[in-house]
Amino acid sequence: MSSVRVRFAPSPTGFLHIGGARTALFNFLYARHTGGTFVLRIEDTDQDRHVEEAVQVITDGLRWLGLDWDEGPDRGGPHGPYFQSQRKDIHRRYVQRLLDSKAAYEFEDKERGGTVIKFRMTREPVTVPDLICGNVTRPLNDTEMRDPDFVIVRSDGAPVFHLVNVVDDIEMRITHIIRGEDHLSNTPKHIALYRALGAEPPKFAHIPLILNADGSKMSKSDKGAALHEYINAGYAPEAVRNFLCLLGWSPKSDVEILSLDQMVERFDLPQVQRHNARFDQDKLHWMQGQYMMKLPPERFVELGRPFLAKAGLLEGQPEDYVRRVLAIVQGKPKLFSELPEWTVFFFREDFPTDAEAVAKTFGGQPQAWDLLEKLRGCFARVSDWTHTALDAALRDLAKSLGVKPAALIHPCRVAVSGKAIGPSLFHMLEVLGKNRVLQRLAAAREHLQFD
RNA sequence: GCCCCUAUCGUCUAUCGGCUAGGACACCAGAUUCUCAAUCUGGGAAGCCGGGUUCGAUUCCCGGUGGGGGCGCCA
Repeated sequence: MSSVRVRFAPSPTGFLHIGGARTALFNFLYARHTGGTFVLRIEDTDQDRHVEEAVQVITDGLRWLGLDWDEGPDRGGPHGPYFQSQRKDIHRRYVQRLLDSKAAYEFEDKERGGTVIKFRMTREPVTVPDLICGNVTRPLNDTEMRDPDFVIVRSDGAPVFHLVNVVDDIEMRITHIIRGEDHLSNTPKHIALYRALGAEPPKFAHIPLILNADGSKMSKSDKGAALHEYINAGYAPEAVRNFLCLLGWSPKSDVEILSLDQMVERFDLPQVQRHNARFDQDKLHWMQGQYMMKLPPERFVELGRPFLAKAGLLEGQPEDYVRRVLAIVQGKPKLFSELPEWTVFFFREDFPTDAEAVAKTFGGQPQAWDLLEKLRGCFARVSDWTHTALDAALRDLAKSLGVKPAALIHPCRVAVSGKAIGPSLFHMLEVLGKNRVLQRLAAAREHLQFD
């Protein structure tokens, strides 16, 4: 194991931002690539929040993406506790050190009232050696020049983000801070804090931000900003992860589809983009489609089952039957949330029928009913109920009747599934089984509510 | 207001000074197909602007402009 130690330090707001998810991914990939350690630290400084569930949103989200941490909640580790709220003594100790060394001082704010502790910030420009942005030298700006020192402990005794963040990173021996570029301007403050505490600043790597499709900042209220939206919409973790890793990072080749192992192998900081990236829903959707087709069947079942269960389609269904159904619809729906509508007719007799499909297939051609009846007779004589035998039987019948196979296929599809689109007809018939198919063909006229 | 980052097809990106600027998504056209997809072939589509450096700049430097971020007793 190398000496690299990185961390993802989210605040439990009950919400995992897609940008945060990517930050976590980059940290994870860097840790795995270097053989280092990935730490998860929860920055729950705000007392009056229901952190229980909020923390779970984060841990569930990370696990969903397949990002496991080496130290953190549920796992512990040698540098805990991993909840900031449980580290108050440590923070207090460090504040005292700053006070003792005169790097910080108590300050009575006459205007607002109350006494705070302020850090004596350097007046000199500070250079941030950044692994992605290069050396960034930042002088104080006009407002900072007016009052360079900043508050590190509030009047209620609670230390602020800048302080606890730096202290925890020191204590947890973090070597590389990979975080959003929105923190770049504040990094001089952090470096000054490190110096005042006699600690070697870690390496910094500020990654570009994720923007909305129109280029505006992606904030919490924006559609598509939360990871759980993608989870609920039925995206595959593999697809989201793959898409996210390509936002602001490039493997420097034409490959687009990358397994986790390939990402880990190729990921490094110099290939991280320096400019912000817009979130391209279309590309994510395409990538999702790729995974929907190529996911191993077992994985497809694993990810699809919850959506079927939620729709109440799985009760009493044999496991093997479910697997066979999913095997033939794989690649058809683009999202797992669409799975129920693609498969209802496999699980219920009262499946919905698409009026438009019925009208189009039977509307202008009353002979379709006769053809359907003939097809039923034909199928009734098929003893080897396999898609190949059914395929052959149907084509033979079409030939002897002097019609195109399609004239039988379409009515049959609508009769057994209620819709015009679906998986390969013959595979559908095979999985549905002979009894059910013959029954549906016989009942087609009433069931399709057509006379 | 001040400070910082940034700038290649609509979008994500490749290019370590030599470019007829490559790939992917999306889009358009055709092929194929039992539906829907998928797949295949082809097409249109970019170096923000202005200076410099150089034999030569998309690539390096400066300025402008655009975009983003920061300047809290938020994180």
